[in-house]
Amino acid sequence: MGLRLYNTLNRKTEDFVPLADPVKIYTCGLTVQSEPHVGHIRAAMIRDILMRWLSHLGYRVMALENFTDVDDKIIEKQKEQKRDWRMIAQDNISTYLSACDQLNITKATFYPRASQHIEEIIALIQRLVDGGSAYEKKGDVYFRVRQFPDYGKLSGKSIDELVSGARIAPTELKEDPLDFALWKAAKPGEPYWFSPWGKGRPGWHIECSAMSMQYLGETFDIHTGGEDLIFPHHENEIAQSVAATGKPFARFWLHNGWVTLTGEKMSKSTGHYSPIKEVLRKYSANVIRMFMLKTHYRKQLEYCCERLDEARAALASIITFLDNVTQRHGEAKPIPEPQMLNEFTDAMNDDLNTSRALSVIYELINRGYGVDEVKIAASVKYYLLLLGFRQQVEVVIEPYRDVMKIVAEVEEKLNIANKQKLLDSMKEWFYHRIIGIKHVDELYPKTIAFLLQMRNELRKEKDYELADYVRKRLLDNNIIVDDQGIDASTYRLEVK
RNA sequence: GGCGGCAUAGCCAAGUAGCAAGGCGGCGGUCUGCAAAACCGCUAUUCGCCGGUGCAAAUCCGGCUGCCGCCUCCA
Repeated sequence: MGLRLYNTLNRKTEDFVPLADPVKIYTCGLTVQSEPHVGHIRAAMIRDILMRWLSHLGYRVMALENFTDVDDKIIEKQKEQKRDWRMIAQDNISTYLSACDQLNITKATFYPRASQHIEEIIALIQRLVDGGSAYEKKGDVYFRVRQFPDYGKLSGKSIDELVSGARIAPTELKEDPLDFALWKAAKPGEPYWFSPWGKGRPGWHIECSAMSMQYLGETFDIHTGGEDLIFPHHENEIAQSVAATGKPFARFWLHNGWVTLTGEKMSKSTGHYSPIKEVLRKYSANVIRMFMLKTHYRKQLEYCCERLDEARAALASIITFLDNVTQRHGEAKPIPEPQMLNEFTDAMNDDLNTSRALSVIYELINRGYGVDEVKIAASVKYYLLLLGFRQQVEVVIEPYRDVMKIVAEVEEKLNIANKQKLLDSMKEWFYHRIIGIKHVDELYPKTIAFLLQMRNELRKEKDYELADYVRKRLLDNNIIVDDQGIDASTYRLEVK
């Protein structure tokens, strides 16, 4: 069984078969009027998982993620902050891209910006005007919603319901209150571009149609984004695209559930959100990834420290297993073990069920200790990489200085205590072992291993005070010591 | 008001008809100088409530309750 994806278009899980090679994906990215938060990252994470899994299945992937960098809100910000809208946009885009980078989120093939595609946008609007789907009024251009028969299909709304909702801002310029703006005439002081309808700027929605058509063609495979975009944004995208081309637009619509904070949806307009920048200060990329993948992407996800701490604990048990196996048998290459590969694959093929996929990893570990642990570690590593976790190799050089300091401290204490034999072995280690080290990366684990060996000598001599001191000092540097008997102590890095 | 989603153990979370995955936490044990890790065992006779269909329901149908959201800018 191949990949199946839940398609919002008909509320069913369907077999995914791409139109052609490569698979073409469009993700609705940010409107960049304010800083990116955890909710935005979740949407990016879904694109990442989708891209990784498609690649794993052997597809080539072309993915676009847009930035809507000119709209009403950002113009408001410009007025408020007295800063050029382009600067505001660039700041938020930089923050977002650097967070994605830290989080090991696969880069989209291209990140098009609305403001850099005005020509294409104008051409598309012109096409709609020429075809009778849109009309100009005093420099604005509106889309005729009632002329599009399938309007509401994606969001499950009927035009009549929308009218009775009556929350739509009435504008005397619109022929019908349901019509939406494709182009907005510029007011004094606002950014503008020249168009057949005068000075103005694009409305929200049209940029996504124009840019996706430009790079992916008039029909493409998958469109992703947050659930909150279904209406009106994605509904409008479909209407204006299909009205212009007469062809189907995106074939699959994937929508992720939102991230909540104290039970309520994160939203930048209400200020009820956690900026990703802050979250990254407290938790590592792998922990944040674990937090997100533990829940299926279509479900609501509550953001709070307890959830993040739990994700950290869940991740730590996997990492500890891998560390233990590595220290017993050496570094294992990530190779899938056929036994559980089917289960993992089934889970991922079932609408990217990462929660189930993770449980496969735990089941492997549970059966892994003792028997076949090398094979199982190799397999676990393989799955972690598929899910986008970073290898633990990202050990920083920074703690290494302190490790050397600890060696010096121990030396001094041994000196005071008159432990000549241990001092000698210490010196020997330095003069002989250390010279054999070819790379600084080796120095770090080898020095720790030496400290553990030294500590075990102390334990044999029942000098628990100094032995505990070594353990304590290593812990200060996030290195946890596990005694597996008097001669076999291992260490692991505390998961942050 | 209209439309939609969700409700599974202390917490998180899979499961959409055939004996209720997994994680976190907790408890007991083995190991141990201590600690930790690891291992073993236990931790939902029941899936928000009430009815219905079926040999069989967490899963399908109807009703109710609660929470969240969309209908206005939103990932």
